[in-house]
Amino acid sequence: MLTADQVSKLFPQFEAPLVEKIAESGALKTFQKDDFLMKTGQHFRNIILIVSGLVKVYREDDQGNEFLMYYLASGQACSLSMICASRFQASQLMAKAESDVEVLAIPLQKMDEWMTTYKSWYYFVLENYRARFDDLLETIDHVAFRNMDERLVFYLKRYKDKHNTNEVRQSITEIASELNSSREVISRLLKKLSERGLVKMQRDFIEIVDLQKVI
Amino acid sequence: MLTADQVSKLFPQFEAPLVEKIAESGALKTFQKDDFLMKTGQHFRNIILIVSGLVKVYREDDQGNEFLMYYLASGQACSLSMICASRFQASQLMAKAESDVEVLAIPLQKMDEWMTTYKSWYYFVLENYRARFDDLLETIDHVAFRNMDERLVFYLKRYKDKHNTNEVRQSITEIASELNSSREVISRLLKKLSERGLVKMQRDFIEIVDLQKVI
DNA sequence: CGTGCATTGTGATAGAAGTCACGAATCAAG
DNA sequence: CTTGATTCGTGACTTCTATCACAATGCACG
Repeated sequence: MLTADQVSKLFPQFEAPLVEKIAESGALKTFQKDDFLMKTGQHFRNIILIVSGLVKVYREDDQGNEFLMYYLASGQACSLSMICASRFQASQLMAKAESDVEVLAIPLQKMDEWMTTYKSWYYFVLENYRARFDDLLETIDHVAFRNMDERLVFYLKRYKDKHNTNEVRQSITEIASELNSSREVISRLLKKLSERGLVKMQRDFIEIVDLQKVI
Repeated sequence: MLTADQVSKLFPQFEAPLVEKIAESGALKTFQKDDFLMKTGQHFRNIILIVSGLVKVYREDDQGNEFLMYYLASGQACSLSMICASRFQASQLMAKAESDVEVLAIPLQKMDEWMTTYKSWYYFVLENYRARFDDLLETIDHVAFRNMDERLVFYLKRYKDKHNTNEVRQSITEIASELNSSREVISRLLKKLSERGLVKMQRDFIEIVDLQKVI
C-alpha cells in the first residue's frame, strides 16, 4: 500500500481524487530480479503500474528463442496488462524483472471506472499505449532495416538509458539471445566496437565508453 | 455522410445513440487506390474509421525502404489516427489505399467526448489498439524469427485473407519491397513454391493454389 | 588445491540473402 | 512495326550471419 503522496510523486499528472483512489485500491507487490511479472498465455486480473525497478518485455517463440521488445520503468504501466485485462485476452509477451521491482496492482474493473471518470487516467492509458506502440515500431525498424552491428549498438544504448549506467552487466550469451543472434556473432561485433574504442570489455561487464558518434 | 443504418451495419457493436452521433459528425471521404491516407510526420485533426476498401499500413526508412506492418479493413479504425490525434503527435507510419477506400473522418474532440460517454466506443478503441498491437507482434515475430521463405508464405497468406482472393496482383518488385528484400530473392523463392505446386505463376498475377499445409 | 561449470574467443565452414550483370518477355505509345 | 520502359528469370559473386569445434579463462565449491 502506498500513501497518496507517494502515488502523486510517481504519477504527477493524475488529479488529486484519482491519486486517492489509486492509493486506496492499489496493492503493492514486489518482484525479485528475474521473477516473471507476466508469461505468454497468462491472463490478468489486475492492471500493473510500475512503482520502482525495471522490467524487460520480450517475445519468445516456440523454440524458446527470445527477442527483446522494450523496457518498462517506474511511472509507466504495463500496457498489455491494461488491454488484456480489459478484454480478458491472454498475454502474448513475457515480462521479467530486470532488477527488484515494485508494482501497484489495480483491480481491472477500476480501469473501466476511471476511464470515464478521470480525464488524466484516460490520457495516461492512451499515452502509455502510444509510447509502447512507438517502442514496438522502433524495434521493428531495427530488426527490419539494420544489420546486427547497428542493432547491437542500439541495444547497448538502450540498456544504458534504461539502466542508467555505462556498465552493461549482461553476459554475451544473454545479449545474443535478446537480439535473437548467437554468442559468437555478438562476441566478434563487440570486439570490433572495442577496437574502435567505443566500448571496453571488462572482466564482469561491458563498459560503454562512447556510443554517441555511431548510429 | 452515412445514414445511421449504414453506420450500424458497419459497427454493430455500437449503442444506438452513438450510432446517431457518428452518422451526424462523421464526414465521408473517399480515397482512390494508391492515395495516401497518412504519411510519416503528418498530424491529424480527425479520427479515421474505415467504411470500405483496404488500407495498407507500412513503415518507410530514411533510404526509402518499405516494410509492411498490417492491413486495415472496413469496420476497423486507424489506431494511429486515434492515438496521434488525441495527443497531437506525428504519425510514424504510412497508410496507403490498396483499393478505392471510403472512410469516416470524425473530429478528434469527439473521441474524448465519446470515450467517457459511450462504453461501446471505449471498448472499440481499446480493442482496436489491442488488435493492432497484436498485428505488430505477429509482424515482429516473422521478421525476427523466420527466414525469407516463411515470411513470403506469410505475406501471401495474409494478402489472400485481406484481399479475399487467390490472385496476388502485386509485382514481384513490390512484394520484395514490402518484405524489405530484393526482387531476385523473391523471384527464386516463388519459383520454389511453384515447383512444390503451392502457387502458380500466371501472366499478370500469382495464383495461390494451397498454402495451408506449409507453415 | 583440484574438479566441474559457465563464459568467452576464435578459426573454419555453411547457408541465407543481397548485389551485379545480362538477356528475355511484355506492353504502351509513337 | 519500332522504340523505350517495365518486369522478370537466372547465373555468378559477395556479404552477413549461424553453426561447429575447440581451447582458454575464471569462478564456485568441496
